[in-house]
Amino acid sequence: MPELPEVETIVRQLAPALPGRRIRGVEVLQADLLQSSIPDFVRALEGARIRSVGRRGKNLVLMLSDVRFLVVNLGMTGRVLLHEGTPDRPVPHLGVSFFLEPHGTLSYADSRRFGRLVLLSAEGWEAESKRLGPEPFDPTLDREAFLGRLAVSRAPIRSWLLDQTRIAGVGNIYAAEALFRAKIHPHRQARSLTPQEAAALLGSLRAVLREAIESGGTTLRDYRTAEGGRGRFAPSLRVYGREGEPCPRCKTPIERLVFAGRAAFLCPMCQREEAPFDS
DNA sequence: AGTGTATCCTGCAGGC
DNA sequence: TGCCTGCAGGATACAC
Repeated sequence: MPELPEVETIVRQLAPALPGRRIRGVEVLQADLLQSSIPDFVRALEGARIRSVGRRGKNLVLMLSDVRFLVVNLGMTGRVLLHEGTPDRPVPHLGVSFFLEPHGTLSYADSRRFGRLVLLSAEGWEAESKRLGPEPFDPTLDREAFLGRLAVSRAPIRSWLLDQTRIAGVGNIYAAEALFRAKIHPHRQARSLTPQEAAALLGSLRAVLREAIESGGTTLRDYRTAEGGRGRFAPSLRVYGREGEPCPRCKTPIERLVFAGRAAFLCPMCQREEAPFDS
C-alpha cells in the first residue's frame, strides 16, 4: 500500500512535530512487527530523543539522538498515527505505541502485520540504505543515469520499477500509472526502452509521484496519513484498478493482466507490446 | 539474471 | 445470513 507518496505525506506531517521530543515509553503489542525481542526494543528506545524524520524509498526513518535509526516499513496495511495527548479512541490493530514528551503518542498499527520496525546503528542503516536504488527525485538521476540503469536489465519494465534495488519507492500503483502516462507496455524489457521512452518514463514517474504527494497519497482502503486522514489521489488514477473502464486517452477498455504474481493495468492501445514503429 | 510460487497475515467483496 | 474463494498498496526465500 504505502508507496513513496504515502510515506512522504506521513513524513511531512511528522517532521514539524517530532524532532526534539523524547520517547518516554514504548509499548509493543505485536511482537512479530519487530526483528528484535520486545525488551531489547523497548530498552533501546526508552529515553531516546528524536532528532529528525525522513524517508528513504518506502521507509520512514526516524533518526535518534544517539545516532541510531528507527526504520519503519509499512508493508501493505501499516499506519503511523500521531496524537497529541492520547488517542481519543482505541487504535484498531495497534502494534506499537511510542509515548512522547510532553503529551503525545505515536502509534504504529497494521492489520496484516507485514510491516516492520527495525532499530539500526548508523552503520547498519547506511548498509541498508545502500541496498536501495536511487530516489526518484535524486537530481543526479538524470536521463542518462536512468537509461544506464535500465540498460543492464532484461526484466520487464514493471518488475524493474517494483524492484527497490533498482529505484526506490515505486510500488504497483505508481508503476502502472507511470507506464500508462509514458505509453509503455509493462512487459517491455527494461533494456529495450529507447532513450526517448526512458526520458518519458522518468518524467511521467516524477510527475505522478509529485501529483500524488500533493494530494496526500492514494487511499484505496487502509492507508491513512499521520493525522488519520485519507489520501485524495485515488480519483486521479488513470489505469490502476480500472479494468474495463475506458482509457482516458483513447476510450479502449483498460486491461488487467497478471505477471510476477501481481496485477498490472494498462491500455492495450496506448501501451503496445512491441517497440513503436519498429520498421 | 530472470520467473513462478509460496510465505508472512487479515479483511473485505462477490458468488452462491 | 453464512460459507467459500479470491484478492489486496510489500518483501523475501526458494526452486528452476
